[in-house]
Amino acid sequence: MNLTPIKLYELLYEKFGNLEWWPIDKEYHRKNNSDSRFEIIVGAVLTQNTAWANVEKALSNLKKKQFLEIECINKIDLQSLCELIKPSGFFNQKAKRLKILANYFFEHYDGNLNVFFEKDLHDIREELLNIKGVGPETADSIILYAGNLPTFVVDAYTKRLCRRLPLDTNFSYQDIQLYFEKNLSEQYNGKKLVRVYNDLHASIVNLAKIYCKKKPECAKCPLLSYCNFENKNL
DNA sequence: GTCCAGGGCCGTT
DNA sequence: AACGGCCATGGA
Repeated sequence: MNLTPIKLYELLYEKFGNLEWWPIDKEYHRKNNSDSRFEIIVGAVLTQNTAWANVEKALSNLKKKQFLEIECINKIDLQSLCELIKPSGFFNQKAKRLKILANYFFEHYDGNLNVFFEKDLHDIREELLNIKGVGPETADSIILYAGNLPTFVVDAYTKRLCRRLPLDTNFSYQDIQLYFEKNLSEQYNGKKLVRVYNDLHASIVNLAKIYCKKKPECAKCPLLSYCNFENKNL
């Protein structure tokens, strides 16, 4: 029994519902203000290969000192920033990456992210990928969660599911992203499509954390009847 | 003590 | 193009 991204979305939606995922105050972000967008960007960098619980500590440190703004990150010295984001790990490189980002938006957009996200989606992605420290997943997370624009985020969990579930895709970032976007955009569009990308990515993370772990717990998995992981013995 | 988490860069092949 | 080493903390 084969699966498609549309079917996967429907199954996981049934299980997890509306997640509206990014862990930030929803009302705050719904206003699409530049500060809430930047908070998401900072989180996207800090969570690179890092558990979210550790990221929260770092974000909380920044927030306490009211340093969670473009201008502040741009001005703060590297050592102090390292100290504040220490709990998120890889703090030396992440501090540099945050300063590069803050400086970029400060110089090119006068610190106003609303202007940045009004550009063409492909231009936005190109620009982000040209910033050192921003790879494909970080760029797409920023576009989807900070920009509320339709881009499907592929992460380690998504790749794992694509290996285990009968989905018709290769395992490279590009292939998976194109496959999901092509299929899902046949069914949904506009703001609904953004919601679907958001919820599906969130649902995949949920599923992978609870059931489809490295050492999977298939017995209670909601996708068990669709999965051929055990037969494939991957 | 060991494993691993919502990656990306850089150098080598 | 693809792969391996590296970066670092905190919770399970």
